Amino acid sequence: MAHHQSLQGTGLVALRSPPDQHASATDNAFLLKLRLLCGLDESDLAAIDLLCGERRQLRARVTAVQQGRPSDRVFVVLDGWVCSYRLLADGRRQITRLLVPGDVCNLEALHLPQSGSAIGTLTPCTLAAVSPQALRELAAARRPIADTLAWLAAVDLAGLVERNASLGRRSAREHVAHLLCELLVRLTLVGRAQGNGYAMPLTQEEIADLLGLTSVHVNRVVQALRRDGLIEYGGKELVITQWSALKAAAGFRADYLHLEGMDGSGADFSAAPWTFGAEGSRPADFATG
Amino acid sequence: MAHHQSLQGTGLVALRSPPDQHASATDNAFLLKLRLLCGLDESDLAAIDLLCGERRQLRARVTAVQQGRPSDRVFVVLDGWVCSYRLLADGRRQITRLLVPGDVCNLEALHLPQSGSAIGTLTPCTLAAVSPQALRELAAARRPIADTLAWLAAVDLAGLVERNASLGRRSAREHVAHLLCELLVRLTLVGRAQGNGYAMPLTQEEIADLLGLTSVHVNRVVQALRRDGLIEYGGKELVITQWSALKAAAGFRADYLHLEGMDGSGADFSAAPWTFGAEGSRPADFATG
DNA sequence: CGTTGGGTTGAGATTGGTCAAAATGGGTGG
DNA sequence: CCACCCATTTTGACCAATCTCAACCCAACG
Repeated sequence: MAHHQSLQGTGLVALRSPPDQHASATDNAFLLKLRLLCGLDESDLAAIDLLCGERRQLRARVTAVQQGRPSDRVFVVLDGWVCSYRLLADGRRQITRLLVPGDVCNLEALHLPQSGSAIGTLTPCTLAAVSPQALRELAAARRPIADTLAWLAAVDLAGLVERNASLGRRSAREHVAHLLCELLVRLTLVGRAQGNGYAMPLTQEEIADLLGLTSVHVNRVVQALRRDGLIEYGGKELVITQWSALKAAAGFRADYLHLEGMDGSGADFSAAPWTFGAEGSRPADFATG
Repeated sequence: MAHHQSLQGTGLVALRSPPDQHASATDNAFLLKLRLLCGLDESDLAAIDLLCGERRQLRARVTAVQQGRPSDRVFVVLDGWVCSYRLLADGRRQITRLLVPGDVCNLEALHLPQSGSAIGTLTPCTLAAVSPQALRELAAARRPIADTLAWLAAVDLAGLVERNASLGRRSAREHVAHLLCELLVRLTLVGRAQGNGYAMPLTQEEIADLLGLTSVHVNRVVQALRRDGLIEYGGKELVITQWSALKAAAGFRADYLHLEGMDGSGADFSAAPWTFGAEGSRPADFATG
C-alpha cells in the first residue's frame, strides 16, 4: 500500500471566474447532477452556481485539504478525479471516497470544525471552493437547498455504508468488480462514460488503497477479470465487456447510489446498461428463515 | 460470519408514554448527549423530548427495520445496544454501526425514502420512534435543532469513515483493540461505563460481523489481548486494564468521535482515562516528506 | 438433566501480503 | 529518432493472516 508522504499542495492556483454563464449544465457537473436528481428550480440552481465562483485548478496528486485541518472550504469537483482518505500513524492509507465530477468532497465541513480525513487529487482537476458560511446561509434561506444538502449528505453516507460492507465482507474479486460497476454508473450520470467504458485514471496502487488491498493483489485480480472476459482494461481505459457478468461477480446493485433522486423522479436511465438483465434476482436479503 | 436469516420483529411492543417529565437528562440518554455536546437550550431539548414520546420495547436480536424498506421512523436508542447492518445476497453480514444509548440509528431516514441497511437489536432495548415528518418540521422551525441534526449526521459519517479505515487498513488485533477503546469512550459519555470497564453484551460473532472477521479469529485475538494483560474480558464484562497500551495497540485517537461537541465547548472529560498519557505522540499524518 | 447458545481449540486450507526483480510504456533531453 | 528515466504494471517465490471445518467445553435455562 502507499505509505503516503503527503505531497504538499504546491500546485495550487486560485482563480475567480465571473459566474456570468448562469447555471449552465454543461460547464458545471455539480449543477448537472443537481438538475438530474434534485427538484431544484432554476433560481436555486443559479444561487448555488453563484457560490461556486471560486475555482481551484490543481495538479494531479496534491493534497487539497490536510487531515485534521480546520476545513474552511467545501470543495466540489467540477472536473478530474479526487479522493478523500485517512492516514494511519504509520503511513498506511485508506481512501474513503472516490470523487468524480459532480461530487462534493467534504460536505461535512459545513458542520464540523475540522475534517478527520484529507482530500487529495488523483488527476489534474478543477474544484469549486465554496464558503461553508455562505452555503449555510443559503440553505437557511431556502428550504429546497437545505433539503438538497441533507440529501447529498445522506447519499454520501449510504455510499460509505456500502463500502464498509465491501471492505468487511466482499472478496477482493467482488470488491474490484463492484468498484468498476459503481464507477460506470456514476460516470454515466455526469456524462463521463461512453457506453460501457470510461477513462480510468487510477493506478493500481490507488485502487488498492481504496479497496483495502495491495497493489500486487489488485493487479492479479484485474488480470483475472480480464482473462475471464468481463473487462478490457489497459492504458487508463476501461471497457466493461460483460456487464451482467461483472455485476454478478460483484453482487452489484445500484440502489445505494440513489439515482432515483431526491423526489423519486430521477434521471432517465431507461437505456442504461445497468437497468438490463435479471434484476429479478433480488438478493435474499429479507429471508424470514 | 453470521449467515443471517433475519429474525422477524415479533418481539415488538409499542407503547406511548406521556412526556410529562420534561427533558430530564437521566431518563433519556439522547437528551443527555445533546445536552453535553450541543448548545441547545431547554426549550429545544423539551421539543425534542416531546418527539421521543413513542417508545418501542424490543427483545434482543430482532430486526427493527428491514433492509430496503421505506423508513418511516427515525429510531433513537434510549437503552440497550442496537446495530445497523447490511446483508449481502448470500447472507454475509456487515454490521455498519454499533449503537448504544443516546445514539440515533438512522438519521438518514429523514432524507432518504428507504434505508439501504437494516437495524437490529443486540440486547433487549427501548427505542424512541420519531416521526421523520415531525422532526423535519421541528428542524425547519428552529435553526439550532437543524444544526444539531446536521451535526449528528456529520459525526455519524466521521465514525463510518473511521471504520472504513479500520476495515481496510488495520489488522485484526488493532481493529479489536480500537473497538474496545471506542466503546469505553462512547459509553462513558452516556454514563454506561464504570471507570475503565463496561458491560459488553456482544457475542464474538457479532463483533466479527462488525469488524469484518470471523468469530473464531475474534476469539483468538481477544485471547491474545487478554494474555498480554491489556484487558480482562469474560462474562459479558470488559475491563481495560492497560488503557494506554490498548490505545497504542489500536492506534486509537478519540478525535473522530467529536466529543468536543458542536460548539467546541464539549463535555468535561478532564478526568477521563483517554485524556491521559502521551497525546503528544501525534501521528505523522501530515509529514511533508 | 438435556438442550442450547456461546466460547475455545486444533489442523489444515486459502486469501491476500511481502519482497524483489523484470517487463512496459510514456515522457524527455539530446 | 534515440537513449534514458521514471512510474507503473506484471511476475514469481514465499510467507502470514485469516478462514474453514469440526470438535469439544461449559454455563444458563427450561
